[in-house]
Amino acid sequence: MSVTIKDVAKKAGVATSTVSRTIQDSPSISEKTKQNVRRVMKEIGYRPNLTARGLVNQTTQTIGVILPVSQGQAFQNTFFLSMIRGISKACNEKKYMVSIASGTTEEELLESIQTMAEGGRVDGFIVLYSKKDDPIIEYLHQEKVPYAMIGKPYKYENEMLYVDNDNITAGKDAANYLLQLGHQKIAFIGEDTKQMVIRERLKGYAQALEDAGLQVDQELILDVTLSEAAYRKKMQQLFGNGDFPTGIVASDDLIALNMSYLLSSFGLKIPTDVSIIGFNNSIFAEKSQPELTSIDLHTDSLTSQTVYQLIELMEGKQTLAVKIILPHQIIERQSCKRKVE
Amino acid sequence: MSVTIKDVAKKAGVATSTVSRTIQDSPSISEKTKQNVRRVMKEIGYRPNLTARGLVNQTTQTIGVILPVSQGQAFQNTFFLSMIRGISKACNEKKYMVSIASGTTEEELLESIQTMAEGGRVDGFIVLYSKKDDPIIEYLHQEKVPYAMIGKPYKYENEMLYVDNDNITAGKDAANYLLQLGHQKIAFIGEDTKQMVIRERLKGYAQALEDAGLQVDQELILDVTLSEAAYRKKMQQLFGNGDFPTGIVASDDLIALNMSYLLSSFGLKIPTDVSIIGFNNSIFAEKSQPELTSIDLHTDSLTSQTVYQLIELMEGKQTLAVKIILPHQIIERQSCKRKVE
DNA sequence: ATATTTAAAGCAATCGTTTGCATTAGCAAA
DNA sequence: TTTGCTAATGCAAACGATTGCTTTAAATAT
Repeated sequence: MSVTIKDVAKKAGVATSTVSRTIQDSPSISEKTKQNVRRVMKEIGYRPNLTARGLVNQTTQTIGVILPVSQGQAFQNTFFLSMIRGISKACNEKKYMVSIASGTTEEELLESIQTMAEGGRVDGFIVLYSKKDDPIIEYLHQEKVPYAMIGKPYKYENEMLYVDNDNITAGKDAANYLLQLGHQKIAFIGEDTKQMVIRERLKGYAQALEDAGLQVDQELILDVTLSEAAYRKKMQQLFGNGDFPTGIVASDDLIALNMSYLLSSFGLKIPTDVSIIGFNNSIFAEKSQPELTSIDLHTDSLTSQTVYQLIELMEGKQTLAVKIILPHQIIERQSCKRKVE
Repeated sequence: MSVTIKDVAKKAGVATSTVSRTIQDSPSISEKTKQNVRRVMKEIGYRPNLTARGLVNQTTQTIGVILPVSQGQAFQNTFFLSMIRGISKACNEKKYMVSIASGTTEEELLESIQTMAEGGRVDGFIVLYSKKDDPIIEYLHQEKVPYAMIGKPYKYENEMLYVDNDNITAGKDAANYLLQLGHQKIAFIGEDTKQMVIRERLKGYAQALEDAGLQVDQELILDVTLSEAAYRKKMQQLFGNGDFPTGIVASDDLIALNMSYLLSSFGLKIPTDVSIIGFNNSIFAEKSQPELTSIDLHTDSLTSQTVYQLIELMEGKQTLAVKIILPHQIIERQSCKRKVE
């Protein structure tokens, strides 16, 4: 088989405990012995067996990432993959590993989470979505499995760890930015207005309009997950005639980008005819033409903070239900312009 | 802490070995005893500790998924996430778990793969990309770690397990389809022509043109990963005047979709002015307007086949270096039309 | 009734680590 | 020299399962 701690011990002429202690750089082993042991380890290519270590330590150094049961929805993709990537990165740094939990049905997902948790395969979980009456959250909470959420919890808000942006204010800021540029008729385009994030941004958008003494017009709110046909129809209604919105708050850069393509098919140009602002300050925002004004949400910190905090929690160093709200920031580029009367 | 096999044994009044054997439904335990033990297990909520089991079995029932070191590239996203989802699904079914291996640099990725493999955290890997002179592949191969690739290997093609489509033929078929509809000036739009998949589709496209006695014009080949500015300029060149291509082979449905938006900004309509065919037969293809003709690559089978084969390999039931080439199929919808002279 | 076979269950070693406690060696103090 | 410390190492018992082998008990054959 592979080389074990015993092989190292034998070759170095010491006990396995000594090897184990030099791995941990324990002060009770003399520097001379340590060096010798380290040399042997390198020589015969030893790597500790994490399973064995996990068995005695009752810890696995791995974090489970919970994806929502797949709904085949379009633009979420970008989000989840970048979350996985970010979590992965932060975990690497902390010498943790990451496992994926997903399922076709909710029951399947729960079952798989239970095996992972109670089977001792992970030390804790990061939940990448938020929904009402979620049995998964219920389970994690009841069983006191360490977990963190990226996003805003529906329940247990004051009893759990989560990392999020202030999406209401972010939405408000986006709308205000356009208002302040003189736009009055401002549309909101969201990927899936059932999602918590989008709802919050929408809420902020509505607040900003109200605060400015404007009426919130449901006709100006579009849900991209409508069937393509319905969506096109609404687009036609909105932009097919002279009285079109001159400002758009798009819930995501990709949506904004798509809008800009769509608008050109109506003969409208950005920012000359329409100003548009997106969220995420993604790579698309910088690279598109014209460059897109976008709200930076520090998504990198979203993942890294979550990982760090969760690790604290799992290692018992931290038992408080911290919530971390990351700041946002408008990155001004070329897609918004003062309205000319 | 949590309930172990000993607790079950004690409560049921049997030895741990008996409990272990009833879990495995061994015939050497009487039905009566088994039922009693099962009752107790349920009663006290026992779940086997996978770490302990892994230690004795020298197996972990988990598959590592290797993502490429992130290049921040756009449209790949869709692909990787759907692969992760698919693998996850197939693994669930087979009672396997999935771990993610990723890294910021190649060294980091390799290191993390080594800890996973030699630390006994995974039984094997699925590699989600293919590149030249890849140290990761080199490592897996030298160390005889079980692995499979989704896509076409650069090296060891005859010594390893991989699952792929015949992308050359697929590309050829796409182009032929347009040729056969009477189109002569056909463009190829790819996400990143350095990728193996895209290169193969491009190759097929070129072959089809040559077979039809047409010259392959480099001006008609576009790489979406060009800087936005350069890309727009090329688009302008291609579609900004009367002599535009009337057929487009797009390396992905999303690309095709974007093209269709872009074309409308040039006042061109699909399929009236331009016919377009995509790859993947994704949800976008069905939902877009007009519905998109696309080549179905059976991506679900791509992941499930890979998982099944890899499991066979890991469990030692299969030692041959199988390669599985999945068929493809043109799904005709509304985005292509016979050219009118 | 005794010997033989077989079915069912238990014993104890094992997987590769970690860690509390015991042991040893080396040296200074008495 | 003997005693007492301390620093450095080793011993062996965990961790929670699995499994080869032994034992027990029951059933069958003689």
